[in-house]
Amino acid sequence: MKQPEPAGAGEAKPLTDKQQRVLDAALEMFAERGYSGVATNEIAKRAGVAEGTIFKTWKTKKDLLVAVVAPLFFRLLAPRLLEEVRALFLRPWPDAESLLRAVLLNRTEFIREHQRVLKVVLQELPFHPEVRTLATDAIKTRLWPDLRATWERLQAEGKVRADAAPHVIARNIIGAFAAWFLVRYVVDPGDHWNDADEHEQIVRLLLDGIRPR
Amino acid sequence: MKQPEPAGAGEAKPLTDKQQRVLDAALEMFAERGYSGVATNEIAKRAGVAEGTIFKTWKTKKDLLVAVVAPLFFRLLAPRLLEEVRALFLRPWPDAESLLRAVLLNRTEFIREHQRVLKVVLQELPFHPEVRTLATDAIKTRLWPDLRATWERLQAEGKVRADAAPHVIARNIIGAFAAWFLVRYVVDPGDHWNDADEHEQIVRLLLDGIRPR
Amino acid sequence: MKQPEPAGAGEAKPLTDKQQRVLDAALEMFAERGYSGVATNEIAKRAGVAEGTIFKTWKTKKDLLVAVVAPLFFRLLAPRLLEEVRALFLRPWPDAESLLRAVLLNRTEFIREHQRVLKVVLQELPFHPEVRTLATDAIKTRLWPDLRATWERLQAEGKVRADAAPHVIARNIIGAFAAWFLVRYVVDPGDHWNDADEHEQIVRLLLDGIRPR
Amino acid sequence: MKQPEPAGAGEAKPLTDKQQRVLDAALEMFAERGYSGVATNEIAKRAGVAEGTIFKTWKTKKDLLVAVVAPLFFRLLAPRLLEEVRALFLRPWPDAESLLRAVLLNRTEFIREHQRVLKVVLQELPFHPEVRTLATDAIKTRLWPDLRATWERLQAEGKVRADAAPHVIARNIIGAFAAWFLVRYVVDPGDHWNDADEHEQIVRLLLDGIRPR
DNA sequence: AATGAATGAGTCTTCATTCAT
DNA sequence: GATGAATGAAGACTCATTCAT
Repeated sequence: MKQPEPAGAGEAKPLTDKQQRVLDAALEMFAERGYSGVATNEIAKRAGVAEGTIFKTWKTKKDLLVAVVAPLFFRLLAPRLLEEVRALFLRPWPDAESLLRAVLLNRTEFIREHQRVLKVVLQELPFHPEVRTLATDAIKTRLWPDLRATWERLQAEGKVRADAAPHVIARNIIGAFAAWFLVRYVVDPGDHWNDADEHEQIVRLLLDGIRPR
Repeated sequence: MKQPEPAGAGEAKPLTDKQQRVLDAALEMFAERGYSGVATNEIAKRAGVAEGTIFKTWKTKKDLLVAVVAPLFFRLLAPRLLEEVRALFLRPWPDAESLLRAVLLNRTEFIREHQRVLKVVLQELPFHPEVRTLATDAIKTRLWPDLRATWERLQAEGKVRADAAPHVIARNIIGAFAAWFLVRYVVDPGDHWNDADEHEQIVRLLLDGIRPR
Repeated sequence: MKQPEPAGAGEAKPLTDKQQRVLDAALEMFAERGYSGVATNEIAKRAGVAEGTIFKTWKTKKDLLVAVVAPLFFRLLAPRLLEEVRALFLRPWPDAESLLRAVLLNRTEFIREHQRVLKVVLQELPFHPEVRTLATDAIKTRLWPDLRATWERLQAEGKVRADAAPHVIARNIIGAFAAWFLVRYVVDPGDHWNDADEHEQIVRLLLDGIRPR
Repeated sequence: MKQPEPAGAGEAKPLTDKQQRVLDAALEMFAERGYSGVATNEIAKRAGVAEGTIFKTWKTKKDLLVAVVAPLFFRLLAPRLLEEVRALFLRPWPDAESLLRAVLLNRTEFIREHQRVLKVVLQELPFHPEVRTLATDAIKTRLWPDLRATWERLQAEGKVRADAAPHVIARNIIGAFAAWFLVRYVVDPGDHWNDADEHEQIVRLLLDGIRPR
């Protein structure tokens, strides 16, 4: 329990106070102005640290980016979190509706917590193979297998229709969720949303489709 | 009908050969490496033009970005295209299914054609107010009103369910489509996809939902 | 009488309308922003001429500067003007006072007329040997001999003190005049000056000194 | 008394060796070729410093110009110097003659010391409001009040004529001095001058005028 | 003669990275 | 470990000059 980041990655030593401040500053600034829009000396200034100090810990600016972004994936893959998600799926939901709603809530919280890292990841994904690798690895080897397994089980139990490929179902759901999050937190992040109502409608539409019954 | 770009914007003069080559080079390179990852002298070299020539036409590099990106929106708003989309919606579809499938096809083509501009727009959106303005203007004042109107008509005709807000329906559909395009053209752009089959499933799920009937 | 600038320099052909407009534009802009603060394309635009046109007449930008500045010296040396000045000096002035006052008036007019060229000359003198040569030549070979001769005559006639070197007398007078012109036309060019009164005082001080009699 | 530059301006830290070398190089080159005739990389090379180093201390090239030029005015206004000048004026001179001669000597030394800065200031004055402000401020708020007061006192004591406005007297004197300095140090800076004799004549002419008594 | 598109060397400035202290 | 002065390569942009039309 001495290490804040329990196992998971090769990151051995806990971060010093200064290092943490650098990461915080970098995250905030990258999120606001993009990786290449921020100069290292600005990060240093905001972190209250000498510019050289940054390069003592991270050899290059890109290393810093990776360090800023990696925790998202470590946390994504952290046993505890995976367990949590798995538990979510494994609970004997009475129907798919409750499940979907629970996942939506769960992700909402996750996104609200990691909003800035997510922004940075999405923005820098196209230009940094290192980041891309982190992301695809995390998705392919950890999330997707679980997701797929869960889905197939639900289909077997007759709780979701069996005449559709899991990847299409997953994609539609993720697409709908993502569209909502994008609108909610990026395009129009005001306070005027009735989140519960939106969730309700999103889930109902996903379940029953847009065709009138 | 003498000018290739029929009215539309205040841009009066047609582009010279060199200007066109600069735009092409810039588009290609911005798409690959991002706006700030490309130096103007590289663009010049790729376009077979002196660096100074670029700045004769566009005062700054950012002006060049806008020039690269703007045609997408001009074309998006070009009367012909708007007409086409409107016609698509206004045709007396027997059901929503055929409509959705037609729109999906139509957008697929649009995306395949403008793949690179779209990539640039999405990538640079967060950092360039000018680009953001272009995009939000195009969407808010042109696309959304039509979309909303169409949708409300469909609801009135009993062709889609009336107990869901148009914006949620639209968002779910767009989300599903976008997720598909992203996977299809960015994440895994191989040739191994059966596009028709994917379309079929996407549309069916949107229409009928994932709950078994 | 066909040539506006009669003899004097190697300049054979009269200027075309466009050439004159270029010279005018260049003079005005050089005076305002300095030689190196003005781009040739700005001169061209102001003159309503294509940039290339300038270089048809003057091989380089510096040639243009010389062309802008040279007329001052041609005019300075133009027989007519020299005659005028010489006449000024040769007239049988009752005393030095009237002479000084006449010269001051005469120079005032000259400066007001050629204000901008003078400004350009003074500003660019230090950096352009060509301009410096023009100036020193004009002064050494034309003005100074006359000035000196006149002065020595005045001394011989007992109209100015003989126990001072002509060059010191000339320098003091020119210094006082120049200081006045500088303040009057550059430092504080307002309309609140009583020119006649200033002239009166300047001349009296030059003549009688600052020591009370 | 630990800092070589005793208070005076907001400039707190003393200059490092490299900064001083940059200032020296810049001063020398600006004086020779003018502000806009010198490239920053040349200054860097001459100072034996990387080009970037310059911009660490001075944000822009113009800032460097101001830094080069400002010390003149700080020194001009430095308490010690002001005191010195004031003392010069306040000493109970037997007559105005001795005073004028002393001032002339004093200024000669000042000019010989600061020759290059003075040149730069005069050359760049017309084009850089920042420099102009420095100069006019220094003159208006510090030098002129003292000068005027002194002069009026001398008039009251009957040591200089009272029937001439102080500003005209001052202007004539300054003009005569300036003309001399210009000829002596700029136009014809040789060693063949008999400075003492020139001073003698300048002062006598100023005092007694050019009219024979 | 006149044009103005095109050039490319040159300019100021930024910034990730290094290293002596 | 930490510092921050120093670096120099690279970047966006300017501008006098040329040349095909």
